[in-house]
Amino acid sequence: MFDPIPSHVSFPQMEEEVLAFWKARDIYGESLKRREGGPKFVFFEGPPTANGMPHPGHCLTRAIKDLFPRYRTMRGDYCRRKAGWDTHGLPVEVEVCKELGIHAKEEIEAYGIEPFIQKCQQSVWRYMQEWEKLTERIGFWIRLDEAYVTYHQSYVESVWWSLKQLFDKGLLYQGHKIVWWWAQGGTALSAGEVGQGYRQVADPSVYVKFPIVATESAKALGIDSNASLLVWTTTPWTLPSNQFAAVHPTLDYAIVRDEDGSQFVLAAALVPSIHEKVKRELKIEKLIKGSQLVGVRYRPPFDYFTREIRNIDRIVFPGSIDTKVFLKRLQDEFDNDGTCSFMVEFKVLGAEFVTTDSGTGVVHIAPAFGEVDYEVFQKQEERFRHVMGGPLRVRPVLLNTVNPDGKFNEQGPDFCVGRGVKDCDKDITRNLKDRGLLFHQEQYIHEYPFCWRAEEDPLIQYPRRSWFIKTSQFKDEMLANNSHINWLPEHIKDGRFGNFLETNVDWALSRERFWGTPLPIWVCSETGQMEALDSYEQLLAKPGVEGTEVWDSAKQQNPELPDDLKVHKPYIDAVTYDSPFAKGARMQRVTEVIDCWYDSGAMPFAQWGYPHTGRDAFADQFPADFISEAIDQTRGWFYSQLAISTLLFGERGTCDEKVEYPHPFKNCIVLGLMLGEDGQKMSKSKRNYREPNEIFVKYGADALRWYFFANQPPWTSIRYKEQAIKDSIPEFLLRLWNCYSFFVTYAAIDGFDPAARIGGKLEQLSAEELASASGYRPVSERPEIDRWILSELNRTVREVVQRMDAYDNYLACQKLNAFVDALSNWYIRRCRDRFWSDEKDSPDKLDAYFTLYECLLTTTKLIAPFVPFLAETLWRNLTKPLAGKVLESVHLCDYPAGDALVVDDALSAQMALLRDIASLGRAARMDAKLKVRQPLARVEVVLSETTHQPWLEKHDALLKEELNVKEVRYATEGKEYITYQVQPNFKVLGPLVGKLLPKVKELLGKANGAELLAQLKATGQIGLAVGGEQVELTSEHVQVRLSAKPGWAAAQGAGCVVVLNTEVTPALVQEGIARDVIRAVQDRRKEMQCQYTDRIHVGVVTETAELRDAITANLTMIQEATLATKITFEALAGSEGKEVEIADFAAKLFVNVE
RNA sequence: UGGCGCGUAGCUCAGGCGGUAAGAGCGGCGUCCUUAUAAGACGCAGGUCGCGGGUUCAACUCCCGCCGCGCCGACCA
Repeated sequence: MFDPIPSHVSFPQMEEEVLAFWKARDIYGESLKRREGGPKFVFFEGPPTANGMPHPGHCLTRAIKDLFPRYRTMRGDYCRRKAGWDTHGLPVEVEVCKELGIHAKEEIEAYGIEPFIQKCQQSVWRYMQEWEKLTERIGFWIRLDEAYVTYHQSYVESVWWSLKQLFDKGLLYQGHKIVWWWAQGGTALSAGEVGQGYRQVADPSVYVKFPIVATESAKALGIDSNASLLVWTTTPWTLPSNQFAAVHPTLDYAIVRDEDGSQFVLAAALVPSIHEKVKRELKIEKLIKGSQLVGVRYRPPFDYFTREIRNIDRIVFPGSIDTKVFLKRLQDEFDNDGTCSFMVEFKVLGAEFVTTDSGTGVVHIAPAFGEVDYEVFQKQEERFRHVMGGPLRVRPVLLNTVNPDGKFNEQGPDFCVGRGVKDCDKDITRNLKDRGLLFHQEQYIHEYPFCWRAEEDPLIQYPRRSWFIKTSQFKDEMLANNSHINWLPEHIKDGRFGNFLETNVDWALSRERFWGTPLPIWVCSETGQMEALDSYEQLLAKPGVEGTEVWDSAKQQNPELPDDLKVHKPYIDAVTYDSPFAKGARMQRVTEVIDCWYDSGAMPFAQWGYPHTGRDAFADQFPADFISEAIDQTRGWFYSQLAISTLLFGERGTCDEKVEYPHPFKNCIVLGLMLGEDGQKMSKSKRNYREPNEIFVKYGADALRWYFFANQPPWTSIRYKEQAIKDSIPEFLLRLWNCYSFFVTYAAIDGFDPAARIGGKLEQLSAEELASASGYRPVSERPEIDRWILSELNRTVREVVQRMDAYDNYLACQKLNAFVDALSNWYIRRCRDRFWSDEKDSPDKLDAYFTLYECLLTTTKLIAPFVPFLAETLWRNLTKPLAGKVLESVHLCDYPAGDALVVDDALSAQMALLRDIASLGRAARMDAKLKVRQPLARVEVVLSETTHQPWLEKHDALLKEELNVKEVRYATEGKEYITYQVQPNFKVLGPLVGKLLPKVKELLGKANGAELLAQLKATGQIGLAVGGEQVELTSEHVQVRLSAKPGWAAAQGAGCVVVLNTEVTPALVQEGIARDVIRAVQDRRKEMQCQYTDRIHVGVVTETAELRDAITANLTMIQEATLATKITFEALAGSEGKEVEIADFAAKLFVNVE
């Protein structure tokens, strides 16, 4: 038989037992084995970094990542789940630096790269155990023992392979990137670090004249020979590196005359504010569009850079020479090896980013020191490439007067050379003033980033050479690919993610760091020519390989070193080989490692070591059907995967394998951000959240999972509140548990034993299998309430499957919740006496058992993906009598499919109405202050819509019991206590009568509702004269609203009114008292912890004859309800009497167990 | 400063192709019910559906503007 249910259930303890069972029987492995050969469902694990403690946000991702694979597996799919760990990158290095108490790059180099990366490798696994524990404890089934690891050799080589594909196709190239540079520390900082260092400072704000070159076209615009562009900047130190001036093409610009006769060009909208600043008359002479200024040339404020370039005048100011001629002449000038460099001329460009919020509307562009500026420069590069019509043989030189140490170089102004840039601001300003180029100067207060470690060091934007992937060339493919992905929520597709793709720039891949996948590019020491390699083996096979001994000796010294390290810095850097490009030259690896986001984005193939190994696995497991991460991964893993996949496997991809869109994933749930108790970001220092472990110990993983799944759509930001997690226990888990407990308790009492009744072939105790049981009657032959709950069950199955197929766990949970509520609060409550009845094997009782049993079994399967622990516990015990014959775990079962034939929509509607009436009846009683215990003679029910009335009339018994009344009467005419209000059916009538609607409403409201209804009933329509028009309304055009007239104990609902007959006869009063006696005795039984089957003797000692009479009059009823074999009015020996109050009468109650 | 999202009850959040009594859960208060229930039922209080404008017979819902919050970015030339 079933195990008895403990009076108090501890979910955490129960879960531990389930975990032990899963482990002992390898249920996860078994669940996979059962689905081998089934349809594939591919899941990708976005690799977490295990070098920090897991927090509640990780619980959510891990829970949702478990839910859908579990569900699909039960639905019959074969879903491999390979774990993975992200192990490279700055976070790891920073952790190790913290541990070593160092910070700067040189310090790492001083410490030694070799010991440093060894530490990195070890640090990666520091919290591994915590992660694995969490993963297991929350019930996330994933193959941890088969996890891919991004630093493993096979993984690294797979990444190398992909990079080689890109390199060989020219998609991986070297270029410049503007980074936030800590000059004193000689390193770039990450965005996170930069964000920490913002401080408010006062910087100089200078308005500088850029004299315009008097060309013909400038004259044509009305610009004098002594005119200047008026340019604003807050970083005077960047002026020596000025290369362009930018204007907005569609803005109005003014040519103004200053009081001293000089002429300026600035944005028309800013003339007043400049006038305010200088208090001089600026007379607008002409308005032109920004686009007209494009191409105008100017003299830069400093020209020290020109020293390096010969004949600068010809280049800088080529006059009206045709561009092609100009370029030809350039080539003549510089051509030696077929390439040449030259200066891009100082001229005005059009740019959309120019605004008139501040400054002058003419923007100083120093491409070396600003990202936007640099983009302008790159566009110029593109333009020249276009002009030349071939490969880039002529390239603009990037002007940079500053060295990486933050000091001016020889190209800078004399008085600045060798000095820190920020220190020179003042002198530069003075120099401009001396040369008459300063128009105005003031202070500007703004936020500026400083080094978060050396707070006195301002950061500067600085160009560094680095490696890029030409993702921007694949923008359209990426967008097309994206359009096929099913994003949840939908708006991610064209919103955040789509926008991000639209503004795609080339992926800055390389990092001048240590612990990462080494960039697999080797450079010829002689020619600078490069080649990419795709494996260590390929490297070793190169002619004249040297340097492998560095690794060998390290390994010899420390045999513990994982072999995977040999493909890392510094070992890999030591390996060189003969150059195929120049005799006697050597090939040496570039020094950079790559962005760790590339690692994770390569995971769809790299997890298998593809293509060196795992070709079949990759072919089988690509693309993914489902992935999920939080929204912060939009530009992270979501992007890196899509970009890499599109570049490699897309239509224009570098690989032979072409995959149809979308790839690499088809469905993606983007989770919201998890917030702390206070709605703020979770923060360890604020302690505004509970540790996951605490939650597991107190409430269990199921409580947490259900809270995640059932309380909100997963993409909303979730508040991680302890109370809310706790609440999911009574709200769902415990309610279901109580239903289950009820069943088991009574099954034990009645000896309902499925093992004794069911034979034949069994597996998962589906409805079909149950049907073979002795005493099992077809659903159609069972009482209506059984048919109803089974209808609800099968409807729930259908809806849950629909929702889950659409990745909508939230609604699925709501449906499950509603079903369990119906089971608990209506089915079991209404059926209790069927389970109590003495006729053990009566068909009715067996029907009840089989019905409830099926409901519980099916529900258990339905909830299994959501709350796998509770489901397993229920399943194990509900199938215990059949152990060995049925599947030992619910997670091996098929997900219920539901039986459409059992769904009875009409019955559902009818029962809903009945429950509604019962609810209204109770409300009416409340209103009239009549306890439910007090029987009443009659209720009257008036329905506005009578379709279901005949059905309801057949179900009086239910209502009578629920409302404790002797009679239920459905009134057809309720005029005494009801008023009828006829209203337009707005939705129907609106489109028909339009503007007349308010008048129709008014007329109907004024009229006598009952009469209108009578008219409608008699003639089928209501005629109204509205605004001179005759409108005929049929029953479809109106809706009837009922309301109880005052003075009646009544309650009104949507479609009905329930009226109580409040007259209480002496017999009813006596029965009410008797019911109270029962309640008192039952209370006492519970206090005495009687068994449900214990027979008792009862003594009621009271001075009130009324009470005694009531008991005498209802003796049998009391005896039956309380299992009392004897009731007397005397004290009973052997027990203490208890003072009680029964229906306002004092009494002493004695109860003895027989 | 841009993009995206959000703003509905004390709290956490649903809902809506525009239709005229605005929903749930929790919390509070009150009443009732109980031989499954650390439960459950019923009720009460609590809402200018962020603000302003527009479209419409009808707007919480659609459109525009604004304000506030959050996230992701950018920028301070």
